[in-house]
Amino acid sequence: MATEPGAGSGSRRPSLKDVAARAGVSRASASRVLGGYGYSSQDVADRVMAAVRELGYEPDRVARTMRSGKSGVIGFVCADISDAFFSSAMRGICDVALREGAQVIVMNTDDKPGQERDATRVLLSHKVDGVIITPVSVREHAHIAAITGAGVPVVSLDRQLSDIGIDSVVADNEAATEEAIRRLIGLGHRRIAFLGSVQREEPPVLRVGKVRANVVGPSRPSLDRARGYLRALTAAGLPVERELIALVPHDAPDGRLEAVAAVLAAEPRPSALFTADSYMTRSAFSLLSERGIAIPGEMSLIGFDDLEWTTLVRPRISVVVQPAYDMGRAAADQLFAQIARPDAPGADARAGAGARAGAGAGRGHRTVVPTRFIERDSAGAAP
Amino acid sequence: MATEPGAGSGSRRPSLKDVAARAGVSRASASRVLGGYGYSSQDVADRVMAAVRELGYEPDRVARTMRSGKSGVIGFVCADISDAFFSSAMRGICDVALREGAQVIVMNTDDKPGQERDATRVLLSHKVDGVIITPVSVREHAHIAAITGAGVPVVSLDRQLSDIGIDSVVADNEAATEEAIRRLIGLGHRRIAFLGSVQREEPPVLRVGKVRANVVGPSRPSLDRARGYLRALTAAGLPVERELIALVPHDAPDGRLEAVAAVLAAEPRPSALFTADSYMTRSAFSLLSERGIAIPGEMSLIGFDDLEWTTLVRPRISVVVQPAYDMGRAAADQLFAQIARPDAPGADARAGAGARAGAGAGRGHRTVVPTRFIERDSAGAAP
DNA sequence: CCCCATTCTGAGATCGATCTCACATTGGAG
DNA sequence: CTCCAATGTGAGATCGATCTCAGAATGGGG
Repeated sequence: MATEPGAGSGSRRPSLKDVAARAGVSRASASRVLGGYGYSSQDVADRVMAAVRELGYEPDRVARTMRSGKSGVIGFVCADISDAFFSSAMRGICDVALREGAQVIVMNTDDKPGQERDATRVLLSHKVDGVIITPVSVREHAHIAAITGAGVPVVSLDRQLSDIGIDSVVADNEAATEEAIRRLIGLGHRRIAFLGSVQREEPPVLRVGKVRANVVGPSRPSLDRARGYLRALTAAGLPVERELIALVPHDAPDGRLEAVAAVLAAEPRPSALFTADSYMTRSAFSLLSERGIAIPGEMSLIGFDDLEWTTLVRPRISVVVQPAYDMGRAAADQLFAQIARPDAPGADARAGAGARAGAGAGRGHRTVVPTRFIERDSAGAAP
Repeated sequence: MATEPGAGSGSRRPSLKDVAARAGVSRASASRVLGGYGYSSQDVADRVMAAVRELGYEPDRVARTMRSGKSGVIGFVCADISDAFFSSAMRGICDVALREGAQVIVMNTDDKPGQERDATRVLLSHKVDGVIITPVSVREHAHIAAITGAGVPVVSLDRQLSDIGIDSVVADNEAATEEAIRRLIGLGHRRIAFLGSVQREEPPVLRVGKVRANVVGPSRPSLDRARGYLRALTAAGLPVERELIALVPHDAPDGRLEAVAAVLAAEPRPSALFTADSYMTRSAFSLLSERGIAIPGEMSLIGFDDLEWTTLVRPRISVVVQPAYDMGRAAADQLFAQIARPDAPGADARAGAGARAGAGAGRGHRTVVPTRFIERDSAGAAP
């Protein structure tokens, strides 16, 4: 029923003014009826509702944003939306946003600081109600501080920016990796290689003795996973061998196969590989099958991230699963929680904040999402 | 350099009024300097630019939208952004949007008509400059007509809505499938099965004799691929056997394995499988390897969509590649082309449109993106 | 019968950028 | 010296929803 818009009159979207005119009341009265505040007589209410139906009126969100300062839009800033992790997380974010009646603007950074800065600026000028971001850098976060500085809630996803008091949602990368390595050790492996990607800015990890000291502070998945690896080794009293650790820059994809080859060339050759992200898992599996190295007969393999192919290849790959969708949901939940209570953690009260110890959700609430280990066929007993 | 916003004053984002005040000129003058129109003296221009720098002023896009009616935002409505095809397409759309200085709002429909209708309404009320959509239904397109009716450009992606004069970007599904089937026939296969997904609303395909007559009209990838299959068979003079064709509803994922099993149970068993989408390819490969059926020794396989696992499994799967990223780009290019020239193909001049035959880009320009066949190891000679 | 509280209504301001229009200044040509 | 074009500037309107505030009805108690 009702009248589809665009049928009769002069094409323009009907505004509240049109509704008011048709109902024979003032804009204020129409607004009161629709907004459900103040007083309005039954008669006026009926006429307004009728006019709304007849005209197919729908409020203009832009004007509403203008007036209220709230847009009902949030931003998601990630490296690359076509990446499986981010697109799954995005879906989680969208689902929560839908529940909250909000929309999502996506921006890709390709892990370039400049793009990220631009993205935050644009989002701010769109008056977004909040931002979920996977920060390019844990060091340069001036742009991110600028967002909270503008009173806009921020949640960081996958990477952590704890030192500037920003909520974050991360997987328990360190514990998950530690557990995976412990399993390999339990299977009798003594020489276990670690293959991961790393951002250029990250310092070379290592320095075994001080591992525990480094646990606190800015966090990136790759570093945390490396820490878990080191922890497991040292806990088992195994030596950490430099030649069994390869961290290739994330933006040099062809370095990955070389890294795997280099690790395989170590003497004596390791008996197990842990690949700390999906790209590495793929490269490792690829090279191993190309060289005809039997899994898990000659080489065990455990990877991070549960991609669909890990169940299609033979042997099926044992992996640590990171619930990307749930992480997206969690981040969005946290963001909307912040939006709901505008007591602004870290906003303008920043200058003299030092003293307050924060009752419950102090500064920078950190949600750690549990991972799950899926045992399949790629990790076996050491020869 | 410059002053980071939020440092000194009372927290609010600086507006043009603040800039004007600081420069000691009127808002109109400041706007003229920034907008580069009208006259302004060098002195005023300098003072305004200085004020902009000092205040870290950035125009409010919401206010600009309000005034101009153009938001610099486009909408992307798809079934599920976590799907590899859509997230790749999304990336293409984002890249073009970035070039055009626009942003993208994403909405998921899960292929539910209601969600799609809501999504279009929300986007319209956000005053988006255009919409890229993968329509749920080729039959109910009232909402989509409502978008163009509001003067907002629309491009449909992957699925085609030619009858209401909307631009579309699709892969050459029919030709690509026909070629793939022809290859199988060339390898000596006579019994070739077709496995695809289908929307509930789609009529059962078939009716071999009338295939050519059905080519024109609303198009969905699965139907087009089925048509290509039929074409190839009939062109080669091969019979179309009902039991070798399985179309399972897209929303009944567990039906896929059953469908594969059913086709394998046909007597005599087919010697080749063509899987028309990535889900089917996965199910088929999965079942074949589970049953220990040798590929391509006992069964050849060609699939649609180039997922990363198709090169990791043995044998590597030969596939028809659909350039999702490029399709996203193409759709966005087309959308921005429409936005640039507001001569509105199919807008309000719809009532008496019949006569106009359209010079160049008439009504509903259809871009067909070529696919590519990647020959790998899963299709061999028939036994 | 008066007065005040309650209910109801509309004029107008607001958000921020942009644009029109009217009104200054100039300067140079006639 | 006059006049008009070219140049420069600011007041105010506009986009649409919302909210404040002043004021108009109405009704019941004193």
